[in-house]
Amino acid sequence: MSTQEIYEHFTLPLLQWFHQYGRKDLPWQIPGNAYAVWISEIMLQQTQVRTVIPYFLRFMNTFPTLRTLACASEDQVLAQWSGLGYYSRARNLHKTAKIICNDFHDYFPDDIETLMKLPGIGPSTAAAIASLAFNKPTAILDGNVKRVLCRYFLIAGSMEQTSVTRQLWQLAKQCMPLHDCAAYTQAIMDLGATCCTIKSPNCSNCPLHTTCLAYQTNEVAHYPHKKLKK
DNA sequence: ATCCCGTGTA
DNA sequence: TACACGGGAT
Repeated sequence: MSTQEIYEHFTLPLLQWFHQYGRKDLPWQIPGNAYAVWISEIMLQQTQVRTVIPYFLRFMNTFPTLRTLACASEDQVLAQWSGLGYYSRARNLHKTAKIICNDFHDYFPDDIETLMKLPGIGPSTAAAIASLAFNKPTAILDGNVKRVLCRYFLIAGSMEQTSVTRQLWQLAKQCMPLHDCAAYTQAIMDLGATCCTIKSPNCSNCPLHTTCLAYQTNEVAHYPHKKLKK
């Protein structure tokens, strides 16, 4: 499938679906606020949207800016994180806030390479911040995106195979448009979360079902392939 | 490429 | 109690 065809049949309908049905009112969807995007991405690594919302609001109420977070004590940060678990992530959050304040003069880095050098920010979170907060065409590949791409392009093989991961990364990059990057990233995640779900996917309401290879071949339930047992 | 981590669940 | 998950670090 050419890049042009992917745009026409995958990316564009997905964007249109998102503009009509997607969630655009989540508390961290504040245009240009990389700080809010970053905090939410770290929380969302481990916890569902519904649960994250109250923690996020409380956290932002206590630490409304990068600087307030950097100037807080670690105990204050941990207190606001209390209940979420994975406390090393809260410690990394605090370290990174200090680094950005001290070394970057309060300006949140907007390129993947710099973002990935910060504690607690890996390939996934770096790409999410660059696209969601800075509208850059950096593809993400989380669990939801993997499932959508595996089904749409009928990618066989189990998920831990590096060949599969490489294919998926390539497709993820091909699907990313040069405009509306933030909307696109949010759109593909929303589709995976609400439509292209693991159990009982809602194909009849999916904006991509007319060209989805798994749907066309009645194979949706069998994709992505299960991990092979050791 | 491989390992490690904290957490939820079968 | 072992494994799956979803990430990061090296």
